[in-house]
Amino acid sequence: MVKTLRLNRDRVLRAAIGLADEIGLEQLSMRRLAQELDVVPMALYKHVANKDELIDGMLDVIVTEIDPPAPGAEWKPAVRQRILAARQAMLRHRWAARAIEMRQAPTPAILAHMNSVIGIFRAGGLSATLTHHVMHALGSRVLGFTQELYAPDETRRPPDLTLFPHVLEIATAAAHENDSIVGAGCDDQFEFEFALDVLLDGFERLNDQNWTPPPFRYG
Amino acid sequence: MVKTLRLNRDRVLRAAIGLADEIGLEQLSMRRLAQELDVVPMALYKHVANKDELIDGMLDVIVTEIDPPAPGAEWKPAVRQRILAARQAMLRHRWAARAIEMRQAPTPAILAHMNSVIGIFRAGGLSATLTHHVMHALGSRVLGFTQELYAPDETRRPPDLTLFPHVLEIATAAAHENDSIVGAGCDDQFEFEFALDVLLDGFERLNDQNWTPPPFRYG
DNA sequence: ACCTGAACACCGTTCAAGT
DNA sequence: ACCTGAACACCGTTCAAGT
Repeated sequence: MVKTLRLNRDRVLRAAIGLADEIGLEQLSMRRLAQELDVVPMALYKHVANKDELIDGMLDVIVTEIDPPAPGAEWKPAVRQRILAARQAMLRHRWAARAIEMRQAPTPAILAHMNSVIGIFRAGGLSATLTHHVMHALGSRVLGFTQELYAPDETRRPPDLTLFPHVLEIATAAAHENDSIVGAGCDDQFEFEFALDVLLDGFERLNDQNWTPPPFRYG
Repeated sequence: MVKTLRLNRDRVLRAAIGLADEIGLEQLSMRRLAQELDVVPMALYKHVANKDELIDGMLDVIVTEIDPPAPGAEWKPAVRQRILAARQAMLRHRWAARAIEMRQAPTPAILAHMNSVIGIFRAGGLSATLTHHVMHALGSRVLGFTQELYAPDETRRPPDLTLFPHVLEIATAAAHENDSIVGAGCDDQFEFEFALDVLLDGFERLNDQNWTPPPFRYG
C-alpha cells in the first residue's frame, strides 16, 4: 500500500553510498544493501544491472560533487584547486578511491572531470603531448587521491622496525606527530600537496623549456 | 606412498605464484589452488595460515627477486636503478602490484626494499624530513609500479569520447601508437620514467636549496 | 512493472576425524 | 604430522513465479 516507499535507482544509490560510508566497501554486498532497504536481494536488480554497475553509479554521484573550476585563473593554481577539490570529495567518502581503483573503465563523471583538467592544461599553453604525459604522471592524483600503500591502522600494533633502521628514522622524522611511513597520519594534506607541487613545478619547468618528446624510444 | 610429493610451504607458494601468473589474482582461490596441487582445500592450511598470509608469502618471493643496488653511484641514478629493477619484478608478475595494494601491511621483503631506498637518499645527503616527504611522493613507484586507474583492455571497445574532446585529443596525442588515456599502451616504460624523472629532479632541486619544512601547518 | 523465493555455483574457513 | 570430508556462513546472480 505504501507505494511512495518503492525502490528507484536514486534511492538504491543513496542507500549504497550511505552504507559504504558506514561499513566500508568490502562489507557492502547486494544482500546487505537489500536488507538495509527492507527488500529482497533480487529487487535491486531492477534498478542496477549488477554490483559493478551499482559501484559505477555510486562513483558518478560522488565525482559529480567535485566543485567546478574557478574561472580565469592561471593553469597552475587552477589545476591545483581542481585537484584539491576532488580530494575533498574523496575525503568525504573514504571508500571511493578504492572503488575507482577496482573499476575497469572510467565512469562518465570521471571522464568529464579529466576532460576539465586537461582543458585547463591546454588553455594554459601546454602541448597535447606534454599534457598527455603530465596526466599520466598525475595518475590518480587528478581525482584527488594517492593510492597509499599502507593506510593508518591504530588497532594493529606497529611492526618491529629494528631490522630496518632507515625506515625507523624516516617514520619518526616528520614534523607532525602520529606520523609513520607505515602508520597513521600519512597521505594527509601536507604530503598530498608536497607531491602535487613537486609535480606541477616540474610540469611548469618543462613547459617553459618548450619540452618536446625525445626522438627515439626503445621498447 | 609418494612421500616426496608432499606439500610444503615453498611448493604452495610457487604453485600459487604460477597460478596467479596464469589466471590472475581475482581467479586465485584456495579451492582452485588446492585443485592445482591435487589436494583437498584444507590441506593448504597446514602451510599457510589463511589466504592473506598466502598472498604475503607470494609477495615476499617476488620482492626478494628485485636486483640489489649498484654500489657507489650517486643517489639519483642509484634510486632510479633500484626503482626500475623493482618495476622489472612487477612486470614479470602482473598481479603483484594489485596484491601489494590489497594488503594492509608491508611484508618483511617490502620493508627491506624501502629501507634500502631510504638508505640511498640519506647517504646522498637528503635530510630525514625531506626523505620522509620524498618517500610519500614516490608512493607505490618505489616498488616499481604506478597504480594505473584504467588498464589497457583490447577486448572492450573504447568508450565514445565525443563528449570529452580534450580527453580525445590527449588520447591520440602520444607518440607511440595504441596509446590512449583510457586504453592500451599506458603505464609503459616511457610514462613511468617521465614521471619518475620529474619527481627525482624535483627532489634534487629541493635538496640543493636546502629545503626545510614550512613552520606552520594548518590541519 | 516491480518484487519474491528458491536455487545454483561458488567463496574462506571451522571442526572432528582419519592415517 | 599431515591430510580428509563434511559442514557453516556467506557471496553474486539465474530463473520462474507471483502481484
